Amino acid sequence: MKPANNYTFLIADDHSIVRQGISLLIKELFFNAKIYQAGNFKDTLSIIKETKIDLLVLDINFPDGNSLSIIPETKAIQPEVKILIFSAYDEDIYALRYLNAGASGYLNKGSSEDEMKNALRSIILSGKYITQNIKDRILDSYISKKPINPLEQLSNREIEVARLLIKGYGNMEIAETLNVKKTTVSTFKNRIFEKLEINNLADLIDFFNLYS
Amino acid sequence: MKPANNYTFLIADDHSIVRQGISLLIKELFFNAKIYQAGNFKDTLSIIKETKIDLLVLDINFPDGNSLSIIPETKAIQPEVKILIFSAYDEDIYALRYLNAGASGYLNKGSSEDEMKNALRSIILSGKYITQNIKDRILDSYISKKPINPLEQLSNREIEVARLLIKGYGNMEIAETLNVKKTTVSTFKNRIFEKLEINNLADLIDFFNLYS
DNA sequence: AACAAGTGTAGAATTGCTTCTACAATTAAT
DNA sequence: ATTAATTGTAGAAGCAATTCTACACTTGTT
Repeated sequence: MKPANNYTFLIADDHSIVRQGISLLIKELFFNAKIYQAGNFKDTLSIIKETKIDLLVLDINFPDGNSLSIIPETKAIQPEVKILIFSAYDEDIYALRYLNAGASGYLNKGSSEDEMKNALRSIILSGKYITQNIKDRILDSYISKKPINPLEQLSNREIEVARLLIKGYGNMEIAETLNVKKTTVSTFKNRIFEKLEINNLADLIDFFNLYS
Repeated sequence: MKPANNYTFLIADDHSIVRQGISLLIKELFFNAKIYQAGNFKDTLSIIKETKIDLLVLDINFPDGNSLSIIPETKAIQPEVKILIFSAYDEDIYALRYLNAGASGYLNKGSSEDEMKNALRSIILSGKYITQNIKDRILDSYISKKPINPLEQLSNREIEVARLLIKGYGNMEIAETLNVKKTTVSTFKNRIFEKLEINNLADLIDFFNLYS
């Protein structure tokens, strides 16, 4: 049985400054924590394969692995690992999706250090961290099921495609990235445009600037 | 005359974790540095107004002030302040513009801690930090005499086409609007993309948001 | 005045994208 | 429990966009 505050962390983020900041906070909370770092998704998986990790702090904006599927992929290797998503994207649109996919918490990069500390402590000690805001949204969506943010209408896969589109990816690149056929991408693009009642990329970009 | 390592810093970034990380690095380099922090552009200006700052580490991705103009605005208040841009955007596209606007250095968020330290030290001690890559580009732009605002490179017709493109018009619509053939539009689109060194509409939209 | 570079235009061939249709697997609704 | 809608996927055919090439006309350079 290991000592009460002897936990193992893995910080996965492509910005070393960010890793440094998080690392510092963890050390403040758990003074003899063991902290690993990874700058991309590939390294993240390597470490997960070799080492028992208590909490993975995961940026979801990696160039090499940017979808919801990274959560099941990670848990497939080490099912007990807790995952705290640490994202620059708007909580309102993404948090629920990631929690549903198996994350233990979702934190926006704009959060204060105190919130980060709460999240770390909360997940380590009680297994999850859910902000009041997210709780409210869960309730809302349970009761009314009316999306306030038009982007919430999009399915997970549609959001993935939309994000790649606004990055400037062409259909073929997206098809390769997601391992589907390019006609499939076209179909998704159509559905996205229909749902948002738009018909070109410029408007899609507008939408994302406005709502996320 | 103040002691040699008694400098004053202001870290402006909307992510507190990032501020924390940078703060730590500064303290390692300048052990009795005075460090201020701001989470948005408004607060940044407030602090600049009240306090003499030696070096401002500035994220250019603020929700409330995201354009080149933040540099002249800052320098208008405190002309001697040095500014290190710390951006998630690609150096190749943005660094020169910010340096031209009056920044003393440009650092990508993906940079290592060592690079960050070099940049901090270099600006404090010698007034500027310019990577070899950026030096090369300055030389290039000096030789080829390309204008500061890349959009100025575009001919009138090219600007017309570009404007329609960022409105979301397709090649055919543009062809009809301008009474030319659609292949002509394609040719223009190509020339625009070549001149701006981009290859998709999303980047074009970025360009216009930044430079107009 | 001569030459180079940039501008506005377009065709043929190729490549990329959309539309329409379809279907199995979920998920929601009655 | 049954029906309806949504989601993830894709093929065939058609339409749109790109590439490469070309050429006359303007502007800039020496």
